[in-house]
Amino acid sequence: MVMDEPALERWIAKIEAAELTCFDTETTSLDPMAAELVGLSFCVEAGEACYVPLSHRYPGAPDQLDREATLARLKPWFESARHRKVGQNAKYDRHVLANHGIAVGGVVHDTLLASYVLESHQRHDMDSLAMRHLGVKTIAYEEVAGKGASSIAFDQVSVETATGYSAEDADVTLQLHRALWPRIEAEAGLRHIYADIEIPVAGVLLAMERNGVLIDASLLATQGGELGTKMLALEAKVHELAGQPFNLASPKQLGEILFGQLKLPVVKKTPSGAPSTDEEVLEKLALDHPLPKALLEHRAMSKLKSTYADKLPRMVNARTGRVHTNYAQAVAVTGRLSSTDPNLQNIPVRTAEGRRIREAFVAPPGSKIVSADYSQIELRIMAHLSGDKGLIDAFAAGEDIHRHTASEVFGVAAGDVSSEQRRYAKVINFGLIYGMSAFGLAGNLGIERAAAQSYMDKYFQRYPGVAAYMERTRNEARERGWVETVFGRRLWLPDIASANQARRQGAERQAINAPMQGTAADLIKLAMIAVQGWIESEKLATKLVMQVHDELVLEVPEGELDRVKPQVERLMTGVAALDVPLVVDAGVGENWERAH
DNA sequence: TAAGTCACG
DNA sequence: ACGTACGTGACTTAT
Repeated sequence: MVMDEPALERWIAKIEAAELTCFDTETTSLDPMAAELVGLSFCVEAGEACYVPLSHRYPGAPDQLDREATLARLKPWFESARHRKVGQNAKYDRHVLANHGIAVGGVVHDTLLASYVLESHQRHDMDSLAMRHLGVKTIAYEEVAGKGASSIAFDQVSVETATGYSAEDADVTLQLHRALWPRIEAEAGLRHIYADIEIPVAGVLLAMERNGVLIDASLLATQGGELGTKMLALEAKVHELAGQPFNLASPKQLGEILFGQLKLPVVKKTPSGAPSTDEEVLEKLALDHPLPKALLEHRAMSKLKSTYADKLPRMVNARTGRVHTNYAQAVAVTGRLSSTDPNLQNIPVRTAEGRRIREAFVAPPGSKIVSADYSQIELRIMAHLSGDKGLIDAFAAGEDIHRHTASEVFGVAAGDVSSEQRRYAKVINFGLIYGMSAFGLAGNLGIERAAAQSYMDKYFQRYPGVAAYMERTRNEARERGWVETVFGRRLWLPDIASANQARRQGAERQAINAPMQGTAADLIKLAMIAVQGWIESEKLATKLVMQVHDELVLEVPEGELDRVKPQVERLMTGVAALDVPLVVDAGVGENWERAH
């Protein structure tokens, strides 16, 4: 427990001399942009760590080192790239220190990312890691701060309790690093993914999260009002059709109306056995009764209003006036990112009403939104991985790939492909990426299973390289228990040898899908590192503001547009040389919708 | 907290 | 006979 300046100086001497230091922060909030520092812990040697309480506030709390003075003293060490650091999810701690004006440098390791690279399908929280890799049961956060309504903020925790907890975290994190890093270092592919992709991209995500994105809250308020009015009318109409009022948002009450009152047929059941009222079911029922259609419209409006129009303005940070999402780097097993609080990776786009939400993602005066997305990225990766000549040639020639597939599967000249044939081919192509079955394809196209099977047979006849690749991938997954991306990301499939057929087949579909989805994730992460590196080296005011799996969104001052747009395209397409060209479509607009 | 539903790539 | 396309996160109801 570091309570005075001499003790602090003794620890500063240790961390300045150390080859690698683990550090951890304790804070007032889980929201990284709002969190304030309560204390710091450090560890340079297993079994020996310190806690520096800075702003514990409770009746009888001891005098602590002055927070701002201590941070000023530590700032050069934190900002130095020469002083190498490790953390557990250091992106969070870097946010906290950035909130106090410190730009942490030299974070060369992160145990969250190490665990993710080694076994993305496992849990990566520190308590789980400590148990799994060290056989140690650590003090849980809940044990010191409680949980739920009765929990207390960390600054209310006694400095004694906090010291045991926080110093242990720093110690255990360093020990975890020593257990995990050698396993990564020993495998060239894993080392590449960790050192050249995950560690650097964490810094890019930190910058993007802090950049935030500007939202036109008044536009969303207008839209929310309009949606509310439409919902009221639809609700009245549905109640009228039902002959009684009920809660439209309750699947249980809706089921009683549809299947009890109106005696409409049960199309399918939910996993728990209740009659389903999902979109597919309501579309079917809509052929026989007007109520389901009105309800579908109500659901669409309700989703837009509550999840987007009403919620996004509430997520605007009071200090910055912008929305700051959190990108989770160790959640999706395939290597993708996920986005939370708010999720900016599921903003509507498929319907005209939904797309209006995107009009509220704006650039400030004098700037524009640039959106750049990879075209058909996963199909291109399938062509590369399979080496299928027909597919590679089609991409090399810059052909419309769905038209090409339709021409092969239906045996007509590319120029004679009908729009329905192209639509079928598009569904087939998506299905391939997901490791589809004839059953799944049939359901999706609304055709007989035998017909779906014949399309698939035809496809694999025309693209034999793809058929061979899929077979090879399934076999490899069974033999090794894992598959990998082009760049060496390893994806484990614990269910691949399951005695349960459904689980095993599920794992086989994952084996097909994961290398494609995972390689796409690797590519865009490499592109993000290249783009952010270029922005910084050129000292541009352009900001990366969002990533949506195959798309990067930037906020670009008008004076930088002529340089940024073509260079982002170049960096994204040039990030790797696959056996097919990478193609990027980029657009500019005053908002996200117009940039598409 | 689970279940159902629906938004995205 | 069974189950059936991959990966996510948020909101609402019900318990």
